[in-house]
Order: sequence, then C-alpha cells, then structure tokens
Amino acid sequence: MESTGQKRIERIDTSVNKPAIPPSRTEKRAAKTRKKLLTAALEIFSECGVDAAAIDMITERADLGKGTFYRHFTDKYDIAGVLVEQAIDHLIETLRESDRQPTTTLQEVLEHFLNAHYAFFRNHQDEFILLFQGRLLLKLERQATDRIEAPFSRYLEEIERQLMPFLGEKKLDWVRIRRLACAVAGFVFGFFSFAMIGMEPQDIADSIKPLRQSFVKSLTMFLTQ
Amino acid sequence: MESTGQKRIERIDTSVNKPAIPPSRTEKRAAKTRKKLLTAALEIFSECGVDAAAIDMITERADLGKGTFYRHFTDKYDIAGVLVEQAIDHLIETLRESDRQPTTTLQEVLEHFLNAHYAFFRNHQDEFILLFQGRLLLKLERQATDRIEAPFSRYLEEIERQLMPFLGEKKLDWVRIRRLACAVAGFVFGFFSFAMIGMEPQDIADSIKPLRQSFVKSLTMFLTQ
DNA sequence: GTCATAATTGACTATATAGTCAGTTATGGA
DNA sequence: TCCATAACTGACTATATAGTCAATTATGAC
Repeated sequence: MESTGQKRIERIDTSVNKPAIPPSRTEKRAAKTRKKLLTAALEIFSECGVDAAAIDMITERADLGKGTFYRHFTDKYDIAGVLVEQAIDHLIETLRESDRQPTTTLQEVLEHFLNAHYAFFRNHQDEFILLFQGRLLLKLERQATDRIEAPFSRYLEEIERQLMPFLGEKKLDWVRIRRLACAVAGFVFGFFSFAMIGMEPQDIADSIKPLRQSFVKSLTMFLTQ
Repeated sequence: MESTGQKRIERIDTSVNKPAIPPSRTEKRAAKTRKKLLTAALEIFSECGVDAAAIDMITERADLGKGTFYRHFTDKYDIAGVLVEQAIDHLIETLRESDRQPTTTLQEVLEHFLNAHYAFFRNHQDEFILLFQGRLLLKLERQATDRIEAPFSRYLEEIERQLMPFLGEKKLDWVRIRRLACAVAGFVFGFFSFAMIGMEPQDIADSIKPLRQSFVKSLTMFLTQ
C-alpha cells in the first residue's frame, strides 16, 4: 500500500549537504552511518543480487541496528537506486577523465571509451556487477523502473556528448549515435560479463589490447561509413 | 538442510522419456502438467526475475495447485536450471541451423552467428531475458552456480566448435578462440540489452544490418591479425 | 464396476523477512 | 551539570512465502 500522507517519523536526509553550513557532529555521525549502510548494501547486492538480498544482511554487515536502516532509506529498492546512481556517476567520471586528455580523432575517443570501461570494470567491480544485474530489470515492468532507468540514460547521453564533436562532418543522426552508444556500452559490459565465466583474469587482461584495437577500427568504420 | 536420505515421496521424472515405451495417459498428464509449470515459470522469471519470483506466482499462472509444483521440482532454482538448459538448447539449435547452410569463409560464419543471435533475441525474448539475468549469478557465489554455469559453457563451446574449421591456417590458440566467443556472445547480448533501454524496437531492427557488417569485419580482423 | 496406483489439490504449519516503536545512547546548548 | 533533541537499537508484530500432507481426483488393470 502506498502512503499518500507524510511519514510519522521523518527520515534523515544527508544526501545533499546544505551549502555553507559546517556539518555538526550529529550530522557527521548520521552521514557516517549512511555511508556504512551504502557500503554494506553494495557488497551484499553484488554478492546476492538485489532481489535476494535482505535488509538484515545489510545491517548485519554494516554492524548497525535494523531500525537504523529505515531512518535512512525506505526500502531495499531505495538504497539500490542510490547505489546505481553513484555507480553511474563513477562510470561517467571515469569517462570524463579520459575525455580530459586532448583527443583529436574519433579513433582516440573510442580508445578512451574502452580504456575507461576497462578501468571501471577493474576498479569498481561491485558497481559493475550491480549495474549489470540491474540493467535488465527495465524490460520487466517493475516499480523501481524509472529510478533505475534514468541513470542509464545519463550514461548513454554522456557517451553521445563525447562523440558529438567528431561527427560534425557527417549528419548528426540521432539514431546512429544512440546505436553507437548502445554498441559501446553493450559490447564492453557484455564482453566482461561473459569473460567472467569463460576466462581467467589474466586472459581477460591480455584480451583487452587486441580487442580494443579491432573494436575501435570497427566502430570508426561504422560511424563514418 | 540437505537430506542425504531418500525423499519420502518420490518426485515425478518426465524429463527423459524411456525409449520404446509408448507414454500412458497418466504419463502424458504428468508431462503436460510439467510443461505448464515450465511455461508459467519462464514467463514469471522473465517478468520478475528468478529471485523475486514466488512459487505461488508460478502455480497461479499455470492454474495448478501449489503441491503439484513440488512433485515436479524441488524449488525455484531447480526449475530455473531446467529453463536455462532449455534456453541454451534453443540458442545452440538456432546456431546450428545457421551452420547447416554451407559456409566457406570466416566472414560468413560470423554473419551466421549474428543472424542466429538476432533471431533468438526476436523469437525467444523470455529466454533471452532469463539467460541474461541468470548469467551474472555466476560471480555471486551461490548454490545453483554449477547448474547455471554449465549450460553457458556449452554455449561458448558450440561457438568455438563452429569457428574451428576456419582457423586451421592460424595457430589454434585456445585463449584466442574463447576470447572471440566471449566477444560475440557479449556483444550480442550486451547490445540488445542496452538497446532495450535506449532505442525503439524499429530502431533496433534497423541497426542490425550495419552493426553486423562492421562487427563481422572487426572480428575477422581480430581473428586473423 | 472395483480396486490399486499415481497425480493433483489447497489448507495448513513452519519459517523468514519486512517494517515498527518504545527505550537507549549520543550530541548540542544552556 | 542538566535538559532537549536527534540518532540509534533490537525485540516485537504483521505478513508473506516455503514446503507438507491428508484428502481428492484421474488412470490402468482386471
């Protein structure tokens, strides 16, 4: 049942710090607790999957009381939504770091894409798993859909944004750009996921270089054909 | 708790029909019931995800009593395992249909791969979703791991088998072949999954042809470089 | 038709998990 | 120090789901 009225006990909001007000000790304590919950939840979700995870697992892992969870989040899908947003932020951030280096050709941009995704896969494996298991929920008419779908769109848009400058010569076909974004995102996530089944970590690492090479060539061809 | 002794009530086994014995009406009834359960479960799993699905949802959808479920399967993950095996069988079957047409070049084989995957995505969408949500369970230390992982390995091996003949000139590097299989599987599954978020169905269909073209070129390059 | 056997049923019990709230502990201000 | 307020706690209740089993219905052999 959805409560249309306000909650009796207001939840804590440490998500956005009001600017120019130094955080009190109380606020810092709450923020630290929230952080502990987020960290624990990410681990649990990546181990068990969001649906199979229980609140108790999270609070247990965070070494906090169960009631504390409900002062910070409404339910599992609430905290999962926050984590997905964070993960996408990290992925986009990683993409922008690549973007900071001067790039003059489409090939270079695409190489940066692949590098950035590989870095993300290596350095944020829990988030990688979270994103990849959450992604498919879309098709599945569920409540949390928008909360989950929105960050993924942001991600696709970031890829598109970085591509734009190099497509000036050709017509800026929206479908073609989105198609490319899907191809890049899909290839990288899909490859790493399958690689996790079929290959040893060292083999995965060794595969990156030649794959990058031919995938970049292929995409360049695709975009400029 | 794992019961090491035998169950008090033996479950029905209609999975493999003993050869040369015509099925009785009783057997056919049981087989039909089992089929109804499998069909309902596939729908439910692809709508809600395996972890979020409940037995009641499945028996409700199949219009059967709950107890019936337990005469045919031990639990959710048991029936999910059967469904994953079936889905992989369909995918492999689709791959073999492509293979039946005479292929003389690596490019043709790769084109058939892409065609077959696209056909599977179009004609078995529920199974596509099931496979794709199940796939990641691997990383996540769970009980059903082997049951789920084995079919995926079969799938990768089928891809490898079809590629073999065209790699005779080059050294048969096991890692390289598995890498290619991961690339094909990952690209196709990954692309379609992201396309489901970011694109309209018609745009997806329109994307197949040009994508196939450049992806095939890319993979050929990759294998023969 | 009658009986033995097998499949099916769904109400029932056991269990696990969600979500609550009165009580406890920490912080901030006087 | 003492009080007001906010964060935290975990035992508790409500609910949902898993899994069971005695009763029911269908089938097969005679």
